[in-house]
Amino acid sequence: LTDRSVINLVMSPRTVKQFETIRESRKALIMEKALELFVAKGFHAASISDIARQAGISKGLMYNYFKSKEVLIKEIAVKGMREFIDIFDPNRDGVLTDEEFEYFINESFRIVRENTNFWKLYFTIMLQPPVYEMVKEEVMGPMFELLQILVDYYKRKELADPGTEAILFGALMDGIAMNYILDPDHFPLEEVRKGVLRKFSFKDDM
Amino acid sequence: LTDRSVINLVMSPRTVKQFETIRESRKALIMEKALELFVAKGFHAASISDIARQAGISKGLMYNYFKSKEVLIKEIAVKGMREFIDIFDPNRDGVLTDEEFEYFINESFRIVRENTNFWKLYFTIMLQPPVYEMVKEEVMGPMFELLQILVDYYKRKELADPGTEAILFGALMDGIAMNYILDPDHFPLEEVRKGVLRKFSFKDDM
Amino acid sequence: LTDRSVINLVMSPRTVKQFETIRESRKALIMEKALELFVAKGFHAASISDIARQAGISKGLMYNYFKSKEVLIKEIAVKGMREFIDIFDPNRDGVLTDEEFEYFINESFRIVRENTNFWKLYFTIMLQPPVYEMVKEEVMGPMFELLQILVDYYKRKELADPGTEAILFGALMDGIAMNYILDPDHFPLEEVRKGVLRKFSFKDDM
Amino acid sequence: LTDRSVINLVMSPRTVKQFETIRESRKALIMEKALELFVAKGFHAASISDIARQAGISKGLMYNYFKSKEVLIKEIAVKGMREFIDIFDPNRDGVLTDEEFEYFINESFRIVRENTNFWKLYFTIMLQPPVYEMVKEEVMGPMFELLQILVDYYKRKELADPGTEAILFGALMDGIAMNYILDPDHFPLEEVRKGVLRKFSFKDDM
DNA sequence: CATGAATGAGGTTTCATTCAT
DNA sequence: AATGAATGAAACCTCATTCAT
Repeated sequence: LTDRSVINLVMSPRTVKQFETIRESRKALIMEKALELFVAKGFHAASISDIARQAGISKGLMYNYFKSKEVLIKEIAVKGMREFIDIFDPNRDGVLTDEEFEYFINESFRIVRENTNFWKLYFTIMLQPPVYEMVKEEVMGPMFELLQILVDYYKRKELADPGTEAILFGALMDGIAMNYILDPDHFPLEEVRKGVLRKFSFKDDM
Repeated sequence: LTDRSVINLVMSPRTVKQFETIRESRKALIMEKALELFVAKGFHAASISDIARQAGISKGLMYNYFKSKEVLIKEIAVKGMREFIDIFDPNRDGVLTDEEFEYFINESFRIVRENTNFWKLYFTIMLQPPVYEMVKEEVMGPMFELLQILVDYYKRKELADPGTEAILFGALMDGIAMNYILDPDHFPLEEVRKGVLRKFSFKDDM
Repeated sequence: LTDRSVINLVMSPRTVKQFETIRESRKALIMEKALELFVAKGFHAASISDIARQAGISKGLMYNYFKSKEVLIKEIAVKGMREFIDIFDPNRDGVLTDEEFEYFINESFRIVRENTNFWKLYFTIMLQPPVYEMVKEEVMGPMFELLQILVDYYKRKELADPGTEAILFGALMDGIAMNYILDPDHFPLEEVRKGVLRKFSFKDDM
Repeated sequence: LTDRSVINLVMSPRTVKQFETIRESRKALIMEKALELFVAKGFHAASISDIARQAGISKGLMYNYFKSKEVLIKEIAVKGMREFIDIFDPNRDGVLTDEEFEYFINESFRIVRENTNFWKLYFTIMLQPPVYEMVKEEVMGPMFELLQILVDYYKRKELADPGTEAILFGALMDGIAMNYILDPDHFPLEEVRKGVLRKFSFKDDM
């Protein structure tokens, strides 16, 4: 007699809400374990069996939560991007102040450090055309918006070529993230963060 | 006059040289097609059958030339890295002048533009731990050397933190390469090259 | 009353026990068919496809039960040896009486007659070094023990050279088994059994 | 310029006989190497490539000497059996004297010791029905003759059941050979030979 | 006679997905 | 909701044999 069966027998039946909570938390668990395995072994090499085992459920049940492997990676990608977007430009007014720009830099470093796995997946996805196709729309829209905000920022700074400037900055951040992700234990993330602020932030103090 | 040519008056077997020629050209063809497919579909998703079909040969023959898929990608990686290393720092003295640094920047842009596929594979490999493991030694040695040369360069410039400076520059170049590779048709490579020279080259004129 | 049976009123999933039953019977079936094919065609020539076809299942399912062909033959070998060991020397005191010796001879003949296939596999395995290596430990330990018991028996009989005597007897039994196995329909097993008792048993009557 | 080409140029052309000699010795070499590999890896696992490499010739040339792998093993088996038959009962009168019987025993031990590989192959072949079928006629005829001669011998000795007696003796010799072959380094062949003479020879002295 | 490139069938194995219970 | 048995397509790889030279 398991915990749950005791509950079933002696308590009132679970409400729809309770079931949904269980469902959501299990879904999150699956996505978490899937992410780990995707980055550790690659999308193809990480099997549904692996993921199910890591999540402590049966293969069959997996398909109750994600109707295919493709849907699974898609949802992971979307979730990760949404979290990233939410953090950036929190007031959503589309205008970047110097403080917000510095905040953005610092937050980006924090996010990369704290979600290494997701960002590793992100780059992997970007580089695999068929996987990229699955996820394209969900991921690229927000990224373009972000770039646009940056361009506006540089425009207000009256830089000669704000478009190129924004691309350069974006590429730099991508490159840093990628290098950190490849070898988190040896990459001097904190030093690099300071270096970026020194060279790219417009705030006086630091 | 070989033994064989004396004995076989009617129909000479292929000479060793002929065999070598066949092998070399077949090998090059396979590697070329394999590279295309690896970047188009990813290492796992590109099957030996695919590659064989693209190269116009039978599956079995693939294994006459590369005894496993792993060996195949390894050889492709080594070849690409070798070409890259050969181009960079041609006089090989390990010391970078301002002119050489600018030359390096320009060459890097050229190489990325002309070997898009290889560099796409390069990033893909980096991000797939099991594939990375296959290729690690062949690829990382040269890269580390390069970084060291850069650090020495910045040291001579008496920058405050030459190590971080070198990493930042490397990350920027990686990021640019990656962004270009993801969408070569829309990325303004030439503008970006000029931007990099403007911000990072120490040569006076430009 | 399990958790599951409460929750699922309409269609219960299989119980653990049901799954186990399925697994056991399938496994036994596969092993039986595999044994037949291994002896009929040899280990290498008997393909997984063959075995699956004979067992009436898909190739893929084979690997749900035995994770490789090697594991399959190993399990068959262990099972066969265990049955043989269990039958021999039932009281397990390691000391052979004259009656037990005669019993051993008779049982050996019976076992060979009734498990022709297994013993054919046994000899086949012994003679294929790579296959033998797979199975070595599981099979040789018990066999050596048996020989030792025989040596002790001959020692107590005060024979001049009990070691050689035991080897001779063992070789004879092996030779008989092999000859019977090669052509069960024509080999006069019963006559030979009597001949062995006549020449090798120490019991007075027969 | 190889040895052979020198010969070709300066000496008179090889006679048909010389060519045949070369052919024969090469054939023998192939058979020898093939035998080694068949016993080391089994018939299926030993590839034509392996054998060709060991014999120092090309795969293609192999087929000039043996038109298939099947023919190759057949010829090896036939050759080995012929050598065995030639040694036994040299005067071929079909009647065994006591001296000849003892000679036969001793020779059998010698042959097994000196042609371990062939006898290993012999047993392997016997136990693999499809391979056995290839070789059946060539091998079984002589063996049956031999058994007949032994039966006659035991008849003249006026034993109760000469047929069974002959089978027992044959099985013993087979069993000894098999046990020796399985572990030549540890099997006490010489002791066993003496034991066999002691128990089975009718010659007085020894 | 001699080579090794080339083929194609078939081998073992993996895995996303479906399905009966 | 939950299980794992079951499938089938497709993956990597091997190898006897053929063939052009």
